[in-house]
Amino acid sequence: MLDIRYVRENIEAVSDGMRRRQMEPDLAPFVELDRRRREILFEVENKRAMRNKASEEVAQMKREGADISAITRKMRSISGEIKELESELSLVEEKLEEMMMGIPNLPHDTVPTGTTEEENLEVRVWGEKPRFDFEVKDHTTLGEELGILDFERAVKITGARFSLLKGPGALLERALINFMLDMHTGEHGYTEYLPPFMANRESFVGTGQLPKFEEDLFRVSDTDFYLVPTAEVPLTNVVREEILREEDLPLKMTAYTPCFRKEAGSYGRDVRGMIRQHQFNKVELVKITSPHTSWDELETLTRDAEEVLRRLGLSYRVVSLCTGDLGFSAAKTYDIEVWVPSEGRYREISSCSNFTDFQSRRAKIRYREKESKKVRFCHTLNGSGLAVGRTVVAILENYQRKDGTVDIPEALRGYMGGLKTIEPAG
RNA sequence: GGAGGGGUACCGAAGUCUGGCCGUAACGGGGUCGACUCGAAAUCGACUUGGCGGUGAUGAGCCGUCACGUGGGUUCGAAUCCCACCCCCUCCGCCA
Repeated sequence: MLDIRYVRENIEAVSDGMRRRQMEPDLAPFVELDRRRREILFEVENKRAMRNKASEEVAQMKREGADISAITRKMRSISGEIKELESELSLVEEKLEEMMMGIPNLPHDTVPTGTTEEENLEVRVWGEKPRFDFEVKDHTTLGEELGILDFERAVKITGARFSLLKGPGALLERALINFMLDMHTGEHGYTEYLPPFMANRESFVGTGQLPKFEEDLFRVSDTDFYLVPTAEVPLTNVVREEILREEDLPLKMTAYTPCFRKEAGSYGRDVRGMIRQHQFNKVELVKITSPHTSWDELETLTRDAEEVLRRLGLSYRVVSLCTGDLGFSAAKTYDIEVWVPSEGRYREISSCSNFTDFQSRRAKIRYREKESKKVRFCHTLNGSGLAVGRTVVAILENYQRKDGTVDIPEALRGYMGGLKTIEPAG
């Protein structure tokens, strides 16, 4: 959510930002509602002041044993008026809130303007794409032939868009989780969390998934809980409604969680394999920073995520999302895309964003400035570090050999009991 | 699942029965600043919640208003009375 005062005084800048995102802004209703709100507020507060004063008088008169019937009769009608104004006020505020919730974050100046992912800006490329002197197999074929991936049985157990890992496949997934967590906690200074995999409505509103994107979420029936689509939700909400000390910032948190997404509206896309699943594992990075450092922190957070791919020797590139591809709550996002040989293209494996004060205003995450003692909103950032399932995909495909076996990247072998190669189960 | 107790500031806690100088809010602790001290401890003193609106320069300050778990209701007036919901704790039952 943007600052309502900022919107009030910068209608044009907000409209420009929305236009850059290919939206058609119409803020006239906002201006009118905002004006109306302050008008009612003025009136209702004046009447409340009268009531408060009268209330004191009545108490005084009663102590003196005076007759209070005249004043109470008058106050009865004032109270009625207050009640009417209050109900109108809450109606106006509800609509205003709804409108504010519908305004996306303003894209940062450095975000390229564009409509589709075609216009994302390539920032850097790392590593050599592997060259194969044989026909490459995709991860689905490789995994099934090696007996480590079983989609048929996953369908039997649950349904489409679920996967079943087995033997060295399951071990690979688990090794990656540990590898990533160890790197981020041991080398990059993040604190590890193991949060709940469900969160309540307030948490989802805090990070912006609700109310707008309910159709993407799995809701646990008979409860107010939703399955987390990313650890961003529980991690960012760790400090919801808290006032932090400036000297404690930035907070750097990491967590492994499974992620649950309905993937509504992606029917027919990536139906084969484990690229797009209803449940996948992810190690997430979250930072809570002061506004002064968040842009630097976005750069280092992205580097922290990239480092995982470098150690694994997987070729990737970093793109800066254009305004048309930028998420609702983000001011700027870098996607890290890993090379997928069977598709001959890069595929998103991490998304690193600065949400500035957009989430923290919704979630009331604030800090007290050391000098001025003023309370201000933090900036929140997050990024995948990395999506584990897609990392498995990348390893299987990039490290495949002609005979269908797959080498384990050296950095990972210590996490897999020294295993160097995945071979077909005998 | 059953029974009981509770939710007030940074923490603890009084106030609720009997509605009104009880809301920045008693009392205790913590924190910050200052005094004393070579320094520290002890002691003494002062200050320590946020939201919204107005004014002002988007500063300081000032004025008003809201918030005693949440939402309603009663009343001239609600932390206090009534209703609904949420959460926490203890005991019993069940349980990895």
